[in-house]
Amino acid sequence: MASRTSGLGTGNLADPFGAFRAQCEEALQKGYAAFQKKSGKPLPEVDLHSTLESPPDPSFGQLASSISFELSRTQKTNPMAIAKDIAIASAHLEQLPLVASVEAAEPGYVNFRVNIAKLADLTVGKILQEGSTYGLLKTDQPKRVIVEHTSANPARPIHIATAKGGFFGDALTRLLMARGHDTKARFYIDDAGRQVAIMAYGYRLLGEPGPKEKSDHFVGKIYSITAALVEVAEAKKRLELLRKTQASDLDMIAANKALDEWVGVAADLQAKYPAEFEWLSQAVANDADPNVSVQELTQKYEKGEPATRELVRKVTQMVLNGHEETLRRAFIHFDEWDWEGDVLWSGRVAEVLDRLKETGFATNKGRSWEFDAARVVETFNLKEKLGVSPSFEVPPLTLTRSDGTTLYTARDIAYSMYKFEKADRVITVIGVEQSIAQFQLRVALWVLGHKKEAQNYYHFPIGIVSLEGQKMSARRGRYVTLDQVLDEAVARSAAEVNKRSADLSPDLRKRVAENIAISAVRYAVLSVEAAKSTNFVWDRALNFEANSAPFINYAYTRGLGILRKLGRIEPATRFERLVEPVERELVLQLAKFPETFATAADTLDPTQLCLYANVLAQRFHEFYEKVDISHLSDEELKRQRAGLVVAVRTVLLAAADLLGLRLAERM
RNA sequence: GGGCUGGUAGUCGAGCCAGGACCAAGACGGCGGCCUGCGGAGCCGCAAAUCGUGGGUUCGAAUCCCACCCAGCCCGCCA
Repeated sequence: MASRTSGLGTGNLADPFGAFRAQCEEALQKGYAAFQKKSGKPLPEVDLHSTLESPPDPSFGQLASSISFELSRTQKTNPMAIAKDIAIASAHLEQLPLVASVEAAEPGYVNFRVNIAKLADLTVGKILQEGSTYGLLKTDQPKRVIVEHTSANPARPIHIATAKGGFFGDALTRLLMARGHDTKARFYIDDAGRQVAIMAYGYRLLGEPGPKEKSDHFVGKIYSITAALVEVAEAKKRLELLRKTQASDLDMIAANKALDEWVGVAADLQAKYPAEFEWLSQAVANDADPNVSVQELTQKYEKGEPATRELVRKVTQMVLNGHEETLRRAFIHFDEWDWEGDVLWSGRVAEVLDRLKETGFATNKGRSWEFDAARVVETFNLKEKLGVSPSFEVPPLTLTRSDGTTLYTARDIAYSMYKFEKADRVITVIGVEQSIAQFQLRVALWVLGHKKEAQNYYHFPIGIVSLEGQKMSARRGRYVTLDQVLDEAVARSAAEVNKRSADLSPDLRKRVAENIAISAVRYAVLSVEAAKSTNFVWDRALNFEANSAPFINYAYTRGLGILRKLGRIEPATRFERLVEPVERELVLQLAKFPETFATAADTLDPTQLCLYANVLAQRFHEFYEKVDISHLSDEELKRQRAGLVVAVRTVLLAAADLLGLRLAERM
């Protein structure tokens, strides 16, 4: 096998397009050297690699250099003349078999045409030889990486904004792992926050019932109702206080508005869940001060008081059971689940607080503690060192409440240090709205002496997902759950599958519908840049015509259809006859998989891979329509084309796998 | 008020970081074609874009710089 790929020249042959690129660069190097000699003048060093780009049309070849434009400036010659000189001098291609020709083209490009026969032979041969590992170029700097993502608040079902983080986090994990990094996905359970305390409070008031439906939905309902009732009580209390102290009109108006809003939310919930609402509102009304009760729960839980601990863990675990079920169904995998409570009880948070106080950058404000991040940033010039713009706003970070309990970001500092005990690089996938808190966290790491960690901590921001133009809000009960979306998607794809593939067994049809639907939802999310805000619209999210996942799956299915029809045939060993235009485009796309994969992994950009898979499917559909395979009498060509189909199938599967899509064999 | 992110056809969205053939990918929607040889969730074609606005840098700007406008988000003893 090794001898078969010999004679293809320099470059990494596991990366066919990269090898072609390397050979073009070499040719260009020769051309440039000759041009330098000829001109007699000293010429600047040019980064030849960066002048090579993909031309817009195949008639210009497959790579082109814009070097002549750059040189024309210093040479005072027109670019076309330079391009001609370089092209002629570059055209000694004996050692560069993947380059078919070098030509100058108006207005001054140096165009490189690929030897498609050689490239096809190399690419398809490699893919068939390496199978599912083709293109998964390993990094030469493997790191231990933790991707923390999803980390849905365990007080309600996972909604689609959280799920967006889950899909990206999961794809990043797969990408980095394939790239050769020792990568683990972790879910951070925020069991010590106020939302969970409210949930536990309501759950206890109801007498700690067992779930009557999917457990996260059941408990989430209790949480939403309790939160609304507690907020209404709190808002009323505040309003009264303001009246007594004769506060400004502005404050009164704001307080009134807040009360109105929560009364409205409560009314909605009452209409939706009358029985639970009735019971809880009675119970909350009997409590002299619901907020104090919630506060007590938080305090006791931080201290690890046994009864509270048992209550909170019990109800949180119920929600998590629901989360796990949803995540499993959505193909989102975790290696570890970390409880915030454990971080707290281990003493890590207290230690972080103590050490921050020792630095002198934490000050006592009233009875709470505040971290003066801005002063740290200024003192150590951290904006530059941590890579944010000079104008980036750095407000102070409140670490503890005046009752001594800790706040989320303070606990998160301790947790991030915990993550760094197990990793060289930490990626936290969380909403863009947390940019400031995430930066404050890095500043804290720095001032605590973890400079390298502060630099290797990466916030992967997820853009806002809104619902009919409004931000989703679990507290306000305004959200769409991932379960709802998956159910609806499966229902729609099942209807299609039943219509199109009535011959399949009901069991198989069900599995196919599930794979298509869930892959479609994942693809819809992953194919749009993570940081972009999106408006969730049911019809668009579930429109399979507009979604590329079924399109990609269909290419895969069609490929299998051809191979099934061919039956067992003798495999080809050469692929040099795949030179039709549609074959050339298909081979080129296959040849580009390794570099696409490496870039996607290194730049943390799964979206690029989505686009790649879409284009590959597109090229395959074009190929499918244009050329024959099973009807060929030319047996050798038939075998070579069959090999190409196998190669496409292999790469589609590999790309899908990196994105967490499951391709159905029939659909 | 300040900060962050974004603004590309009717709609959604690549390209921007690493400026080049951009008279700008792809998709939805619109219009018109293609099933008596591999499954039409497909293929082929047409129409549709002041690349938010105005300056600047450059041989060359959707891409870099500056100003402004618009939208979303953040600036909490929530997360």
